[in-house]
Amino acid sequence: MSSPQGRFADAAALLDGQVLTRAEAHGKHLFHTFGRDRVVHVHLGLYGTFDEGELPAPEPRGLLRLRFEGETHYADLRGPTACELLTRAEVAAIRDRLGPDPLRRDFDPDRVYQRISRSSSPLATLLMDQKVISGVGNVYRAELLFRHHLDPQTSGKALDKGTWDAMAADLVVLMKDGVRKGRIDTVRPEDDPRRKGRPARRDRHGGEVYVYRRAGMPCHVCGTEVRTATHAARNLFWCPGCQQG
DNA sequence: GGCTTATGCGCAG
DNA sequence: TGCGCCTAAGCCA
Repeated sequence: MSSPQGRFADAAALLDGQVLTRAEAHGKHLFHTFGRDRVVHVHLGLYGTFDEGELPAPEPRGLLRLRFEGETHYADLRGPTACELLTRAEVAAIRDRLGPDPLRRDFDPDRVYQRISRSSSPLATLLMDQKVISGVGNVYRAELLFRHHLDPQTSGKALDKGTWDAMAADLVVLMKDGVRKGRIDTVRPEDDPRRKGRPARRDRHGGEVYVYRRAGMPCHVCGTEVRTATHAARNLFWCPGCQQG
């Protein structure tokens, strides 16, 4: 580990040359343990990225916040919202306020359902609330609601347990697939537009999706124009034809 | 080169 | 509810 700069420089002297002993993710929060118990908390936010490559690593250029070096490869962190050295108590405080994470072995869909079913907030809000469930972002929110035919404005209270169980299982599969492939694909093979002679949509989010960022384009399933609206300061996308549940 | 946009989220008011 | 953080890519001129 080397090279924190700017407002992330505080931890540099304590960490430079230390060995990474553990790396863990809870939702969108990353925890890197160095040595016995020095934990660096990283949150990528909107812009953060890790750029990986084979050694030798290039000379640090621009605002490089953190560099990991292994035997053969390096990873450079740029643009994170958070990159800070935390105490155990601070790490615990962050994790205590995070809901279950579908990518973790301890994922507990029933705990998520308890919160959803008590709330009159729309599902679009609840799925983005990291206290309710962690790790689901704007893409998975839009795509999950589509795949389960749910109007994003549906109240949490109106969601039945059976539907949630199917959604939770679906999330686990979709998110694990996303980790494996490094991109988000949510379109079932039978709905794939390439099979129907329409051009596939692929952008730097990588994958094939039903509604995310497809406003004004025809739904892959019913042809209705995909709609968009600003919901709690984030872009929400849905198909009014397919999502009436 | 400038402008717009974006997978998130904490904070002020 | 709106702003600020902070970076890269895509688009336009």
